[in-house]
Amino acid sequence: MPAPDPARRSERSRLAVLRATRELVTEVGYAGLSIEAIAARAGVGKQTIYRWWRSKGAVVFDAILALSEGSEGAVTLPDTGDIEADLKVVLRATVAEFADPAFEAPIRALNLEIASDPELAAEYRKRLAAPVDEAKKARLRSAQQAGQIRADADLDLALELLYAPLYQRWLLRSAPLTPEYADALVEHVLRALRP
Amino acid sequence: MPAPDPARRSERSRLAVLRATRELVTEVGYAGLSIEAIAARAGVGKQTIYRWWRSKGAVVFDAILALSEGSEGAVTLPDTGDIEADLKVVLRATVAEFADPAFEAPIRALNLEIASDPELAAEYRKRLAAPVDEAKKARLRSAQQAGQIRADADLDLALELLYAPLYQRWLLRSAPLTPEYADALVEHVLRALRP
Amino acid sequence: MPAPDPARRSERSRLAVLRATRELVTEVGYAGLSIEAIAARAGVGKQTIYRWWRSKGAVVFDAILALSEGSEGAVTLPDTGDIEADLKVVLRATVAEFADPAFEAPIRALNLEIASDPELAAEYRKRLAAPVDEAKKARLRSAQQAGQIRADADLDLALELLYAPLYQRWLLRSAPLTPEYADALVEHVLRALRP
Amino acid sequence: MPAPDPARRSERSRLAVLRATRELVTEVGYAGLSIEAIAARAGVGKQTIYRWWRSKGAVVFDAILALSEGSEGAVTLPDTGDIEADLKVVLRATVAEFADPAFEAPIRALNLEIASDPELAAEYRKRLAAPVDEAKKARLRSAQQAGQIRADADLDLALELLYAPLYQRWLLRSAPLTPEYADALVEHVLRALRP
DNA sequence: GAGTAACCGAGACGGTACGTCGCGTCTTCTG
DNA sequence: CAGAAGACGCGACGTACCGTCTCGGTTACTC
Repeated sequence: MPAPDPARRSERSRLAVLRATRELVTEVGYAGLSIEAIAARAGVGKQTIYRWWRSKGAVVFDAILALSEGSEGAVTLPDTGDIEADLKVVLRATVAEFADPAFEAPIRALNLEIASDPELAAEYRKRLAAPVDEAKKARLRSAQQAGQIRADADLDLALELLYAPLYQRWLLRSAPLTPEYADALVEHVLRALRP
Repeated sequence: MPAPDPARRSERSRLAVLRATRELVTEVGYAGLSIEAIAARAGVGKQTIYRWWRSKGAVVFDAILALSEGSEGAVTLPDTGDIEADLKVVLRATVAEFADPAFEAPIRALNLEIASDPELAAEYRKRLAAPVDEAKKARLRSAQQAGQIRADADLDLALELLYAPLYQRWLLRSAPLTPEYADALVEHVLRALRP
Repeated sequence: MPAPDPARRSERSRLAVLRATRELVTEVGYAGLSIEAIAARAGVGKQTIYRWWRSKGAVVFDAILALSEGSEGAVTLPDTGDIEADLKVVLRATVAEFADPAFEAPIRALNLEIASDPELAAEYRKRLAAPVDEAKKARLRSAQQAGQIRADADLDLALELLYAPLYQRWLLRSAPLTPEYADALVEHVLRALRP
Repeated sequence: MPAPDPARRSERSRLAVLRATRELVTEVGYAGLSIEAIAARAGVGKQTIYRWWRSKGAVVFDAILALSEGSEGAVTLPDTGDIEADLKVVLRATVAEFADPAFEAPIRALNLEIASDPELAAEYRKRLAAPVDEAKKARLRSAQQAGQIRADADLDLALELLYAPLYQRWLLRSAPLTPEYADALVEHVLRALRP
């Protein structure tokens, strides 16, 4: 299998596959998703998918990535000077996103794939998570300089404290995700971070 | 389809299925697991599996549940009077468990199943998570009475702050799980909970 | 792959496959025949075909064999006492069969398959050709005893002289197959065989 | 699709394709032969094949034709004056050819192709079979004039009687092809042809 | 103790999707 | 502009499992 030549790749097919994947994942869920169906919906040969993606997970990954990359560069968090208020806005937004099935389904699919494919997980971190996390840490750093967060705080850990509980509730559906929950989360975490 | 009579259920088959499932999930991973293979390995007819379990996830679920239920009732956390020390011991133990592939693989399988099957998720919470969480909260409540944790702290949220970051790192392999990480986590969270 | 148990074979499926094969081979020709189409037409899973037949050729083989086996045991040639007249009747009948597309197409398919699969060829000789050839030789032997054919004639070769030219014309379409041709063939061959 | 200009055709590519076809047909058999593989082996684009040949069969046809055309014009049978001896030499030579896999495989491929493609069969008769048959008939005619064969014998039929049994044995592998068989065949057929 | 109804193992069945191969067409670049 | 290279839509391949459905053959409960 000589590596295919990316220069000759059909852009039309690539986009059709990503669009079909997004549509299908919301329609039939991740478990019900098949390469066969994606190819059929996209009007594309199966081989074209296998030529450019390693696995079903990789397709889903790119399908979602393609969405995010529209807003590329613009990954900045609000900064009103009030870290608590700003974080609440951001986390409430995240909660809202998770409430929308059209967003929720593909992202759940992506997370399942990442959880069972370390290679995909690495790419996910590099291309999706890292930039977003960097933006979030930038906001925390700004709060640090404003004296709202301790100078010696571990920002990576801070990020996890803020987002992991929300992530866990969503993924395992262990408890409802409400705006109030987002607020409480921010308040608790900030208590640990304040000087 | 008259409901099968649990009284006539073959204990030997039940155990063989659960054992085979545990073996296979560590050998081939969750994605590579099949009812067909479980039945063959267990020396059991496929129908026997379909008769007693609703889905592959349910089998995996029971296979892991069967392990935990050996230590049933004994779900108690250490209580030396020092909440910080006790939590560090417990979280370090969790980190160690996740490092062992024989434990890690089936639990990952279980989590993937739960994440994509709400019904299973509910049963998981009721039969596995709830008792364990209750034990953990009991320890926190004891610390509350000892004045080491604020009286108005939300213990459910406290639990999430303690475990979700660890869970997320493990599931997504976003960063290494070390004993030092467990310690840092406990310290940060306790800062948010202290009076 | 443990050999399947013929006792549990579904007769309904077997017949459906053979019937579908016969239909399709006349409709789309042998080259256009696919296991996929046979399975679909027969309302049968592909695996069921692969379980019981080694190859597409083997299915075609059985499909045609099934037809011939209806008239089993009755493989006898006419014997009016006049070998020349009898042979002409038989060869003219063969010519007529080859003129009927419904007969011709599957038999051509079978021959192509036999020509490229020695294993199938062996089974063909044993199950189809041998009994028929034996019947033909029986008629020649009877003529021998009647003094119409030399006592030391090689009946196997005689059979080939009678049928191979006809076979070749048909298979390669090298010249038209007419009743007159059949007659001429018989006359020539008998000249070589008479005392 | 304007017809390609034969004047600009690459002789190098043409020969490479024919050589590759001959090699592959002996290596993998006719069923296992693919345009894709021929193009790869010949170091030629697939389009080049599709441009100059109508089908896989046509390529095989030309590949074998190219061999025979080396000896073109020289298609003459030995004529010692003894028709029986001469025919035995020729048929024994044919038997020997069929025993050599390097000859046998492509010729079998060609015959399968001809049997399933009437158009190709016609071209085969015109370009390959007819000249050879003419040469054979020339020898028989010579024997006729020498009084070794009846004046009113049908030479076309005579040819079939001589070659078809041999052809059938070879194609269907219905019995071994030996020099003795060739001799017996000649003797029987001549008995039918003699005055 | 005989009858009988369930579970049991085994595995054939109609299906769906897999990942691969080859088809014949189309596109891009090179000599 | 023929030719090499090879991506493309497509269709079939032969395989793996799905969940359902018979098959005998043990059990274990009823009369």
